[in-house]
Amino acid sequence: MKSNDNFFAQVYQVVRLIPSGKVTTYGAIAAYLGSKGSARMVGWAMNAAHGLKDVPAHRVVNRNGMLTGKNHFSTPNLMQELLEKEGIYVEDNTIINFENLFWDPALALEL
DNA sequence: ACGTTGACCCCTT
DNA sequence: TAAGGGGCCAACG
Repeated sequence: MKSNDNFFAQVYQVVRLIPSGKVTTYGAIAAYLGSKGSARMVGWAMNAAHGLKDVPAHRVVNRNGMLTGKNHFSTPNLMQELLEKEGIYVEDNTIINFENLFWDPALALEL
C-alpha cells in the first residue's frame, strides 16, 4: 500500500530512470510530479532515498547545476567523485556543461 | 497539536 | 551584480 510513500516513490522512480552520465534537477522532478513549487520536497525525499542504492541522488542537483546536497553524502567529496566517474565533470561544486547533461523526466518519459 | 527546519525556486530591492 | 525575503509541502522535536 504505501499510500503515504506515493510522492517519495515517484521521486525514487524518476531518479532511478536517470541514465548514466546525465543529471536532473529537483524542480524538474517536482514539476513532473505536479508539485512545481515543492522542489524542497524532492530534496526531502532524496534524504530518505539516500539509504537506497537504487536511487542515484548524486545525479540530482539544483537548477543551478550546483551540488547542493553533496554535504549529505557519506563524504562531501563522494558526490563529485561519482559524477566524474560517470563522465560528468564538476568544478566548484557545479556541473560543467550542465545544460547539455541535463536530463528532463518529462522529456524522457514523454508524457 | 504547534513550531521549526529543509539536498529549492522565484521575485523584488 | 549582489543580497534578501516569501512560498511550497512534509517530517521532526
